[in-house]
Amino acid sequence: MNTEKKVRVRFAPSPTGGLHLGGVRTVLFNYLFAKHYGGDFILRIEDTDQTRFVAGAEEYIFECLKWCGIEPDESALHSGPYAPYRQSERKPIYKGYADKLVEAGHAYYAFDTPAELEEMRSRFKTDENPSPQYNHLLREKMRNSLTLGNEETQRLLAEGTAHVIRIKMPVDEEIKFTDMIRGEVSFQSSQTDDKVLLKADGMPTYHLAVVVDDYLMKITHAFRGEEWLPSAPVHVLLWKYLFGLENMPQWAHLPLILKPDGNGKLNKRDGERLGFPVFAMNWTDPRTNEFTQGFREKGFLPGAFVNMLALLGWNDGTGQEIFTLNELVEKFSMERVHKGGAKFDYEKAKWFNHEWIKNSGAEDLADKVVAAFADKGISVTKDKKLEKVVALVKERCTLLPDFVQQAGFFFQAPVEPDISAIKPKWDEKKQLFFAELIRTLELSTLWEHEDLEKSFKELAATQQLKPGDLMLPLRIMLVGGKFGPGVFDIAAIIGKEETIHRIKYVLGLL
RNA sequence: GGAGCGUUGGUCAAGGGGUUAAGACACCUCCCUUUCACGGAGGAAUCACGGGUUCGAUUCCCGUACGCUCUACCA
Repeated sequence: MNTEKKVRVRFAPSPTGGLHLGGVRTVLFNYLFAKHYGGDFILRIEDTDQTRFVAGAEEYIFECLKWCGIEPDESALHSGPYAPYRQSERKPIYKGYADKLVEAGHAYYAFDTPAELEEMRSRFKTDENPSPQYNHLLREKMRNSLTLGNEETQRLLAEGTAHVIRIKMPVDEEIKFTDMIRGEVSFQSSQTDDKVLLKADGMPTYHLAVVVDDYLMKITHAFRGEEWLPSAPVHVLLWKYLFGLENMPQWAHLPLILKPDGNGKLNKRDGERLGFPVFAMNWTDPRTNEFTQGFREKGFLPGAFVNMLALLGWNDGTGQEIFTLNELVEKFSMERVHKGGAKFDYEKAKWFNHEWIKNSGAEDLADKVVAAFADKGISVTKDKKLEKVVALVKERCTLLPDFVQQAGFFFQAPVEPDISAIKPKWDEKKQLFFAELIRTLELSTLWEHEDLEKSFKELAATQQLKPGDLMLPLRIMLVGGKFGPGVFDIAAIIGKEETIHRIKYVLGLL
């Protein structure tokens, strides 16, 4: 690794929609790596495809990072010494580099229209070669500065004929580089096509832009998904031609996050189909109104989300699974990232959140619980009572909205208590017991859970009833169902008046 | 079709020449708990296959199979 230079990494999303798991994990690994080495994390918006502009997508990305607790050191919002950080605003920069490549003979002008390209593909398509490439063989048959000659090329250029600039891939050259995760990777230049570098609209393609910007922004380590591996030789060549291989960042191609069932990259349809979020936060596509669920709104804690993502393809080798962001920064290393893709397991994701909820203090959880109630139209205030309740039920909550179910009865009497759970075994003796219990409670001045349990059991003993047969009815009266913390804890918190009220109410239904 | 990358229990995975092949999730059984959870104890792998190298291969090498990714003037 290049230790003399300050580590600088970048996440370079294309703002075309919501950020999914894989994207967030790429951000995370970038961030963890940079911070581990005390380096900078840059967010660069790759919006060179003007036809794919989606309103709100960029803001969404920033909000996701914020929610995850990941703050870029430089970005379109934070600015910095290498601004602008939006490629569309850097448009004038790229052409010069493309021209330079043409002059050096490493790239050429191509005048083929989209229709001509399509025609070429269908003409050369065979069973053996289902997708013909614009490569060192086919470029001889196309309309470009290689086949047209200098005079004709100049004439077309002067006339303003639409054209692109393509890289001229060497005919037979081995291109290799060392990937931080995979080790040495090599390619034959003849296997890669002459990728377009500069589009007809003057915008660079990803291939040119990524190399130019990584150079200009002094990026030292470049991490991206494994799907980029096949085009890596183009980038390596561009580095060689433009800025020197010795200045090229270290690459790491991250393993993919796969569908839980079957195979293939996880996508938002899988989430919809299998019932779990795939995006970090809710996202509605402004063009289609298509809605995709997010982890945040589903009730995940950002720490849990980040923790879960980090462990998808990485581990510290000790068996530890719960990490805070700071711990991850401290422990992370690219060498311990897995090579193979990982199937996403929503059950495990929920386990992480459950662990995080259990480990969180009631005070820290309170605001989020208030919000979860508010989402269901129930207003609760953040006070000592709420904190007690949260502490009592948090181990039963996997997702934030679970608090509404698990703690709702502390604030609202059960609307439809599950009478059927006790009715079959209900009898006169029990009826009498509870009537007497009400009288006892009304007289009681002590209201701690121990006091309540004691008087309850004493009363049961005097009536020669087993406390066990009476606990469930009491629970149904106070909670409404067969769940929740200890009944006397509940009675202690909801108070005398409410406890008596609920007992009376259910007694009336039996 | 081609190229590249990958392959340890259902899933995430540790380990990387000699191990009883960790741990976690999920699942099942039991314990704890007069509810539900939490917690605890158990339960599953001839390390894709075939050849090498080696005294010995899950671990190294070569094949094969399978899977994935890419194969756009998208990223």
